[in-house]
Amino acid sequence: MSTSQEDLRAIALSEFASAGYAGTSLQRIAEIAGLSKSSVLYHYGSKEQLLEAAIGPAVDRMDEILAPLNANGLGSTNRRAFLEEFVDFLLQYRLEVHMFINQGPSLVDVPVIDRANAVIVRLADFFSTHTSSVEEKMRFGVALGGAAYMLGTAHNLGLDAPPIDETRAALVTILSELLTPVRIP
Amino acid sequence: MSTSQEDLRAIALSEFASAGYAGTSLQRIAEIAGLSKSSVLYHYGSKEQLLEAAIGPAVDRMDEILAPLNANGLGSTNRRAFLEEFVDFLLQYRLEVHMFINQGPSLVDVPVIDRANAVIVRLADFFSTHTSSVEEKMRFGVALGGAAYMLGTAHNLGLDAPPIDETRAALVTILSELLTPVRIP
DNA sequence: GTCTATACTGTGATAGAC
DNA sequence: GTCTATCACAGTATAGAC
Repeated sequence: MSTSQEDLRAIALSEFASAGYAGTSLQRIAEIAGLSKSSVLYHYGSKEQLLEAAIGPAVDRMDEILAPLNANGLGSTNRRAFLEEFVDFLLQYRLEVHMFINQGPSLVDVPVIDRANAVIVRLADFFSTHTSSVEEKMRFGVALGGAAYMLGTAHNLGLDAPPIDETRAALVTILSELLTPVRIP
Repeated sequence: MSTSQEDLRAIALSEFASAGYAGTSLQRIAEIAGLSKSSVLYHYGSKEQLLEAAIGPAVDRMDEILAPLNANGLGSTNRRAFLEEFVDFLLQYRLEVHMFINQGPSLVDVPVIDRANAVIVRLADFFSTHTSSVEEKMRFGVALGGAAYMLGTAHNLGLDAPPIDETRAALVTILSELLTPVRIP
């Protein structure tokens, strides 16, 4: 009774993030959900729609976070406050971010991936201007890719689910250090 | 004539890194090489053997780099010199590293992936001891995952192939900052 | 809403001619 | 060393019964 769409969405997200989109079959998702492939396709008409449902909410949320920044101009917002908001976003949508960062380039032509790419560009613009040096752009990339890696595969490095507060604090410290504009000596 | 095994290895590595191992078919590799699937399977008996050939050399090289460290103990080597050697490794094997970091968790039970995981653990031991704090372990993860992300998808962030020297210098600076043991204030 | 049955395509892999 | 032909199977997706 009532296998909810949300259950399927969560299963798909988890499998897509760990085994990859191409590496995850509808059959496997169906097995985990205790359904047949056909029943899965009843709720989501195609595998691609399942992907869209899996990461769409994260893109929407990131859009919300970025909206006020664009309206006010980049300099007027407190960088620290924004960074903490961003870290909270990363923690809440860790699987979605991990999946997009790791597999985004291989999922071109999927609409939701294009939206996500556009969001990332706006985020990059906030942290580094168009005239930024190579190092500054690399700092942003390392911060984003590094955070996504840690949040998706922490168990690989002898780190099993540390307390959320500690993870959050460490992430704020590390990203703050990485993303602070280059200091003039 | 004489499509060399090395050509096939390079094509496979490039495709595995960009489209993912599961997302890359032997058919596609064969097309790029101008061969039939069967000819590809003549040189490498299976898709998995192609994967092993693609990333094996990188694992071997990292093994070489780590060997003297384990013999001498962790503290006796100059961290800065090791960091530069590591960055050079990352630059030389960028696709292999990117592929392993991104897809390693989804490729369990492949022997070469197990070897790579073991190497990563030894590397982590060098940079952070068993008693390291959560933040220190996260620093290592962010550095590794971040570097792998940048080196595999630089074009995504408005960074098209900056001069290699500049990339190297920026990477040394950023990783050095991330991996320096926590300072006592 | 869930199922079985089915269609169609693509995949990794083998056999054997050249 | 390369090919065509073929295989067995898994993949996504659809049709239609319940």
